[in-house]
Amino acid sequence: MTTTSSTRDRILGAAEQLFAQRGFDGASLRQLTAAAGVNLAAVNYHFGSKEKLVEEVFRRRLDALNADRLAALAQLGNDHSASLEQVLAAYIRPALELSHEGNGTLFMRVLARAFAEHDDTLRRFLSENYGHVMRQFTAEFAYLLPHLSKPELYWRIDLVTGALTHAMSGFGMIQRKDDVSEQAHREQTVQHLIRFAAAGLSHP
Amino acid sequence: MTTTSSTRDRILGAAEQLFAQRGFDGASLRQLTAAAGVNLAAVNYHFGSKEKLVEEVFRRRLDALNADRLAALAQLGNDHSASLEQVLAAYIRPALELSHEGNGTLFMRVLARAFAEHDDTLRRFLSENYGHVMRQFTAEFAYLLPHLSKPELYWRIDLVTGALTHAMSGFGMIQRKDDVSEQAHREQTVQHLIRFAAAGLSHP
DNA sequence: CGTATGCTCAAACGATCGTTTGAAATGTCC
DNA sequence: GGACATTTCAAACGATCGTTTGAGCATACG
Repeated sequence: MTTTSSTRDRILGAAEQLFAQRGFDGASLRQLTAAAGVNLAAVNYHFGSKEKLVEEVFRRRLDALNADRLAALAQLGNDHSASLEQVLAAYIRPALELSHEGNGTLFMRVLARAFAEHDDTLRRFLSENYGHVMRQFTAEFAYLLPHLSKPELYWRIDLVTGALTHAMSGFGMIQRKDDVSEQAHREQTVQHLIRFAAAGLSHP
Repeated sequence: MTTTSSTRDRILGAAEQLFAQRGFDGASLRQLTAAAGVNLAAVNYHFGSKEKLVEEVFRRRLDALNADRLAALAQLGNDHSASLEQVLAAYIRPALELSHEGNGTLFMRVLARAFAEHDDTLRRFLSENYGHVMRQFTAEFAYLLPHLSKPELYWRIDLVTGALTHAMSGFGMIQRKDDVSEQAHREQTVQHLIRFAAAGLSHP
């Protein structure tokens, strides 16, 4: 394998953008390869099929995102001394930081689409590869919210997930004022989401 | 126009089901007309185009849904004596009742898809036809939550909308136990959603 | 140099898409 | 019953889709 992986990366970048804009079906390989400046056949050569390309788009971002989330959670220690807000921060902040580095926002839109489309193949792929992260956070929430029954907890986590995915896909993202730095604005948004999620999870 | 609107209705029913399952692009007119038991050309004859059919699927359900919502809101009186929970009930209950009458759940999935797909044409259609309902509820929320700035309020309403749409699209719907009646279960779910939304909206 | 090996390219494959057409069937009204 | 409008139907239209093919190009290695 030579270092000519530039074609692969250009395809992945263009795929992320077009999948976010037009959906997995809506974005054709011809549009995609034209935007990437590569030959049409390059997708099937490098990825095998369009479906495999979709999975690779997810893998590239989610590997990094979930590694960050687990690292943030681990940093809180395993002695159950962390607060609900701290655990939520470990879950939310990496997603928002991702969405502010090159084209990350587009990926959150791709993710929101994947949730809305009840595609079983994609579901299974996400569950098999990244389910352990969700399980680890759920265990923390269960410890922090002992007054909730298991179905009640799952139900609330699902609602929070829906809210966060919806928000971070940029649908109604608060616009940054000119007198606020990008970094400060992001921290502000993180605090908004944390407080909203904490209220929804822990209300009596 | 004769009463042979059975073809029209069969198309609309099959469209709702297939759009929910495979998306607007994923569901072809050939699958759709085959499921409805009508001729392929019937869609373009009765609706003009596939896009017009999509709009008609939305119109049929949303007209009823939003009429119910406004009626429930009006029933609370216009003297601002209603509680936050009552206003939320006026917004949430009609949606859940819709989702429990024939194929209504499927429509909520269609709606969730429409939110995830950032299709501008569909956005504008929804905003132009049903924006006044959202505006009326927002005004009520603003009165009930005077401690929130306008951006803060919009931001929270958006998060709540995301959570509700996600939940009602059936993605993580709580399963009804056998010893609970359908009606009791629905009322239980309504209360869950109301309390979650109230906590997310009104937290300090 | 010769020959593998990894990669790119233009061209074509069969399939499926939304839409249109014109004739046949059905219903409506005097 | 005949004239007219409405609705259904099979067939075809051009366009676009994901994928495959086989030749051409580059680089690496003996």
